[in-house]
Parts: sequence; structure tokens; C-alpha cells
Amino acid sequence: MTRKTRATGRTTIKDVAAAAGVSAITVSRVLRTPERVSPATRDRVTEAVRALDYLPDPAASALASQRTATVGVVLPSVTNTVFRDTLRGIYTEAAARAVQIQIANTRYDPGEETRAIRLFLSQRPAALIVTGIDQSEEAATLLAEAPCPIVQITETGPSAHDMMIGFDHGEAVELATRHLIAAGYRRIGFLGARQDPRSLRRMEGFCAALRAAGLFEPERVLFSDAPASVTSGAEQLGRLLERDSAADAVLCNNDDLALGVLFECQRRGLAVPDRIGICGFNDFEWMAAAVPPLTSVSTPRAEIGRRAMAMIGERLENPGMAPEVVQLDVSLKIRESTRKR
Amino acid sequence: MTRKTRATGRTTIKDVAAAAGVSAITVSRVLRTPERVSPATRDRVTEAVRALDYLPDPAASALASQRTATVGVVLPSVTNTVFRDTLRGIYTEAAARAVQIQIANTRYDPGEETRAIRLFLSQRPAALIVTGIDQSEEAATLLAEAPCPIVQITETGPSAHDMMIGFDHGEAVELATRHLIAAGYRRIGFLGARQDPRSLRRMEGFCAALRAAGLFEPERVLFSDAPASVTSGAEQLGRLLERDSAADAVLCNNDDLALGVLFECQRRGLAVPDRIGICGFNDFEWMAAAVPPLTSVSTPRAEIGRRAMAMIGERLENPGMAPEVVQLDVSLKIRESTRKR
DNA sequence: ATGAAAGCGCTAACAC
DNA sequence: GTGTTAGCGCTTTCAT
Repeated sequence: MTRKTRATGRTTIKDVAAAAGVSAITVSRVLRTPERVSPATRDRVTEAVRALDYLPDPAASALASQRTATVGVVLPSVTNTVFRDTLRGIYTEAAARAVQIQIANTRYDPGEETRAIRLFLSQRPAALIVTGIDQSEEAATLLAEAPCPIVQITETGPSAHDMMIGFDHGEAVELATRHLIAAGYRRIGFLGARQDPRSLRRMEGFCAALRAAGLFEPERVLFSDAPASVTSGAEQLGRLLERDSAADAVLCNNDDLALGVLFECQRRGLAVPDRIGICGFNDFEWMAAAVPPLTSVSTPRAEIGRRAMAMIGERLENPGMAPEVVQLDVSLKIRESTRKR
Repeated sequence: MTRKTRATGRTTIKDVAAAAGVSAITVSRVLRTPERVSPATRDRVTEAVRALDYLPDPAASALASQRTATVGVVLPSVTNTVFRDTLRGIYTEAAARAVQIQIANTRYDPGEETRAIRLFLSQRPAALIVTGIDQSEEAATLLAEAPCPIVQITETGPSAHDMMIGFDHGEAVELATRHLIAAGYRRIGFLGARQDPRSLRRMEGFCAALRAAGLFEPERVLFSDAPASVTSGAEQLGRLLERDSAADAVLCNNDDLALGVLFECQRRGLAVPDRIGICGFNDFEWMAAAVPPLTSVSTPRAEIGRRAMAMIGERLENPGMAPEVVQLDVSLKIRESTRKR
């Protein structure tokens, strides 16, 4: 016995092959391309797989085929409700296909994003989903050369690496701002939290709409360093009113802030919508349930996740496909909080 | 040239070895156990790794070593804020260690949970994190025989598969219920959403506390089929008041429901806390910011994630370690919503 | 401290 | 439609 062997105790494809009286490659074919195997053989193999409770080793498969069934998802945050909804969409669609999801959390740091992309690519993912359009130069190069489908989500823009699905953040906020102006508000403030690229583009949409109406006033644009929260929304309303005690509406860069603003108005006895109008962004579930119901920009977060995954699925089935770039619509949910009398 | 080769274009450990003038195994050692390599060799190899921009192939490594650096996390939901916070804790701690996270979303289905555990185990994870203590018999067997550390999170209980970290859900709600009784409420309702095992144990804690005080009334216990939401909290308050128009407090099985109850009270002009007392569960950020601030049971969600990951790290470094079972404390945040005059 | 050889479990390539 | 053979890139084992 000079043979050395590293027995792992694992049930392997050879065990199944032996049990079914075929060769290993036939088992492999039954599992991956059953249509290329005769029905009789297929049944025997299937039965042996079940009898032995065989599960293929994904590492061996990845090594041999240079492919995995893992889709890497690069997100700036796993905490943020926005991405939570997108993730839900991704998981929903992934469940239908035989893919695994692996998430990298970059904490809004381009360096971490680049590292995550490198790491994912070293694992030969089936596809990659990355957030936004502001990758570092290095990351952009990696993505350009990547041998797998790439979907950029959340935002659309020029020069897609491959596929893209999202909406125009600046335009979405312009829409909301024009609504506030049309509703009769004149001294409108903007409350923002973390300044990621999409927040900034939303702020720009706000400024553009007000400038067009001759109502822009930079001191009414506030950003806090803290991540968005209900508490910080309340605080920021206070700061806005210190700067302009006659401010009559706020566009909140997200709904946590809007809820905080509502509470602060209740605390100070400021009537919503007559004294202060409130508009949020994202249309989280509580906006419609609040008293009064709060106007918000409804964003297709789950749909982005779902369709990103669906686009990947289609591409994997049909690699020749032209890369899609999908621009989704947002809709403004006008509710009582901006119905000034 | 009859040799057939499946050139992948990838930079491999052999390329690094050649560049550094050593053998492949030495490169492997520098990467995994640098202390066993002489400093001079180590430097040459490190330099070659950088020069060639070498990243090891995790699939090849997994196959050869029968190990991966992936920690599988089995969660009933990626949507629920509770698990979002736990995930944040897991990612926070994982960033410090060189592990990847892979999440399986079971949608509260024991069958899917079992399948997810089987699938993870077929990938030889570095460790597994599973939610709760109610695994199927099959899953329990798999976990018992698993060759890697296991942490059960969110809840503690008897017969841990291995390690455990969580808190006692029944006791947490008993605490809150006793507070409501002590605050002077007598006709207390319970509002619940999805009936997962932990929700049920919380409801039992509620019932136990009321029975002990002679105040239990089954018709004041409500569960909805819908997942927890602000909207459903508002609806359920309505249903509770239909059943008992003199109900004077609600214990909400989570904070989304509590927020909905607050809004419904505002809508109906029911004074909080004097006409209706409100207590939530989890202490989400908005509870303290609401008007009035809402009492809630603060649960250590992020800490559970963080420490679960930390326990895994310690165990991987020191496999002899005795399995820890950690029971964390919850604390009741008493706020104005239960300060009846 | 370093290396040679073998093998982890699977699939690509080619043959029949 | 099925099988043979080699090899994916790494690490284990054993030797020096």
C-alpha cells in the first residue's frame, strides 16, 4: 500500500457512477445536461443519486469548469432599507434559478468596492451585480474585462459596463420639487443624510427645479453626516427653521428623515401640510400610514433587484444577447402632507 | 503537441513560484503560514505576489484542503429589520476576519431551511450560523454531524447543536407586560404578525404575565397573517377595539405594529398614554423619536450578529474551545407611551 | 526551511 | 449516447 490517498469520506460522482453502472462523466451529464443522456441511463443515474444522497462538490466543479453558480452582489450598505428591498428582489428571483448569492458590503467606500470586485472576480462568479455608476478606475477596468455578465443597479447613466437597471435620481427629485412648488410652497428646504453619489444627484435635481422657478436659496439645503434616521430628520428640521424660520416645506432625501420631520412638527405644533409641507423619497411602507399620510417618491427598489437577477438569468441562457439598459420610472405619491390649502 | 491543456489565462501559484524562484508549495506557505517560511524567502514571494497581482483560486484551495473561508448564514428573512440588524453585526465582525458571508433566505419555511443547510454543508463552509432552535429533524442531524462550528442565533434554548447566542423571547415580553400592569393598564391587548416560533414564545410570555395577574383575556390576543407592517398595526388596533372597546393598552410584537397603532390613535383621537398605552418590541430607532416617545423592549440584534461571528473566529483559531452558549439581556425602554397618569 | 509527487472531485476534450 | 484521459490550481503527505 504505497498509494497515498486523502480520503474525505464524501460521496463522490464515482460512487454514483459505480452504483448506476456508468462512468463518472455520464453522471455529470445527467446532472447538467440531462437531455444528452438516454432516458434509461438517466433514470438509473437519478435513482443512484437519490439512493446515495449525492450532492456535487461545487469547489471541484468550479475548478474543472471555471464557473460557479454564485452571483456576487456589491452593495454600499446592508443596513439601508433601500438596499434591503433590492436584496429582497434579488433573492426572490434567485430562488427560481439555481444560483447562490454572495454579498459584499462596501460601506460606501470606493476602495472597498474595488477590493470586493477583485475578490469576486477571483472566484469566477456566474455574474456580478454592482451598485451605481461611480466605480473607481481600477474597478471599471476589472469590470470591463470581466468574463461574466455585469449588471449595474439603482441608477442608470452613460457608459454601462454591460447591463444596467435603475432610474434617474435627479429627475425623480425634480419631479417632487416641482410638485411642491405647484402646491404653493415657496421656501422649500432640502434635508439629506449621507452624501453618496445618488444623494448628491438628487440634491442637484432639487436645486435645478428651484432655480428654474427662481426660488433657490442655498442656505435651505442641509446635509448631515449621520446616516439617515428618524432622529436626525427631527434635528434637521430644527436646523432648517433656525436658518429660515419661515421655511414652509421640506424635501427629505429619504423617508426616515421625513418621518422625523413629521414628529418634530407634531412636537412643535406646526400644522402639516399648511404650515409645513413634507415630501419624502422612496415611499417606504409607513409613509401612507402616517397621520397625515406623507407624500413620497415611490422608487422601484425590489423591481430593480428582481429584474437585475432576471437579466442575468437570460444572459446566462443566451450569451449572445445584446446588453440591456433599463431605465425605470418613478412615481410621485401625492398625499395629504403636501396638500396645502 | 499532443498534450491537451485547458489554459485559463489565470495567474497561478506556479507563476508566482517561478517569479520568486521557489516551489509552489512555498508560495502556498507564505500565504497561509508565513511564520514557517524564512524571512528572506517570504519577502521574495510577497514581492512576486504583488508584482503579478496574484489572487489565489478559492475553488482550488477548497478542493485541496477541504475547507473554505465562507460562513453560511441561514435566515428566515432578509426583509425583516430584525435580521437586517443582525446581518449588520455579522458583516461588521466578518470584515475584520478573512471570511466571506453567504446568506440563505428560508422565508420561514423549515423545508427550505433544511435544504439550505444541506447545500451549505456540501460546500464545506468554515462555519454556519442558523436562526433559532426549531430546525427539522433532518436539519438537526445534519448540524449534529457537521464538521464545522455552528452558531444558533437569536434565541437560546436547551440542546444547542454547538454554540448559541440570543435571548429569552418569552421572558422579554413578560417583562414588558408586567411593566404595563404596574403602570396601571388592565385590559391589555397583544398584536402579533407572522407566527414564527419566536413570536409565539413572546405571545406566551404575554399570556403568562397576564394570567399571573389575573388579567388574561384570550380575545385580546390578535395575530395577523400579513408580515408586520405599520399599516397592519393600525388595522389591528381597530380590530382589537371592536372586540373590546375598553382595551386600554397594547403590547405589539414588533415596532412596525406599534408605530401603526400610534398613528391609528392619532387618527381616532385616542390619547396616548392615557386612553391607550403602547409598548413595542425591538426598540427600532424611531421609537424614541415618536410623539409621544414609545416604550419598547430593546433587543441586542446587532450584538448577536457581531458576537456570533466573533465566537466563530475564536473557535476557528482554537478548535479545542468548549462551545459557548450566551444568553444576552434585553432591557425595557420605558417612555411616555406607557406613563399613564 | 523547502521541495516532489500525488490527489482533492469534477468536467473539457476527444474518441468511439 | 457514452467512455477515456488529462487536467483545473491548490494543498497534503512525506522526504530531505
